Amino acid sequence: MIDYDVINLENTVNSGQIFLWTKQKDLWYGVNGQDVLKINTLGKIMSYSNREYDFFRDTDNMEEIIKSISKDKTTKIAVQKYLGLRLVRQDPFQCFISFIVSSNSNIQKIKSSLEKISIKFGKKIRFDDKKFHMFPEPKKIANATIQEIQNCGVGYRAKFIIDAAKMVESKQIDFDHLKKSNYQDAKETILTVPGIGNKVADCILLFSLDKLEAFPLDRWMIRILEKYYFEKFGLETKSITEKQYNKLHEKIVKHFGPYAGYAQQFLFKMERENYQKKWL
DNA sequence: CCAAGGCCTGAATG
DNA sequence: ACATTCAGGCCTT
Repeated sequence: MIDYDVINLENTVNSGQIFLWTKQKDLWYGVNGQDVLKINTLGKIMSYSNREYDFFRDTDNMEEIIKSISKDKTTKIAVQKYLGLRLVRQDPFQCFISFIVSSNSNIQKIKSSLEKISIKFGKKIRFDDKKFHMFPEPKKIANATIQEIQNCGVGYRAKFIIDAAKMVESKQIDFDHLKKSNYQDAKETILTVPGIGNKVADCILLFSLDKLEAFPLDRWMIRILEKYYFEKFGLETKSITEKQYNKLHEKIVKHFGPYAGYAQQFLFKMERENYQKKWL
């Protein structure tokens, strides 16, 4: 019998969705917006504020999802190998800023930049006698200077980050509204933010706004599609244009179905492990 | 519409 | 050592 509901914490934390997480003894601690989560070995979530979270999307029907996305040999292997890998439902603003920071970067640097941003602008708390900095509120980043943000090691992204935070402050970007919108509408809105293109938008939609048909196409996914799906999607380009991206996404959703985002996560995890890429 | 070039930064590679 | 390349893209020309 396959236990579809199992959660593999290690694999989930180390799958490029979240950055501000650390393991202490056998507990994982992670910054999630204005809160810090603690997960024990059984996968039970506790939080600094005692609020409850469905961080691992427990309400998703994993049996149905896995059966639905297992459309080909490659996905079947990835799903089997990384059973327990979950998509997360993280704090939208933190996710939004995190993936603006992520563009043209790598996990170690993203993590280091986000830590610096949290230390400088986030509220300091003590949880289990350990110190944490929560993720800053939008207002704090919106009111920062470019120099202050640049000092966090984000380079040219500093202006993007501040302007993006301002758009959240002014409700031009309203996460509650985006959660209720469909994928296309939500994506169109997010793409108006400078510094956010197709890939970053899809990450935000998938990891924080419940859009499971989002399928972020980064270098790795392109590599995977070329390697395992060349017959099906046929591509031969390193950088793809906006039009190609959209066309490809249509084909992908047609192939994998409405939970395509889950397929992306399994494939991405598998390929990066194959290349022994570092995580957190 | 597409292609090419530039961009902060720091770890990895030569 | 030191220079160059590359990394989970995006924007401008």
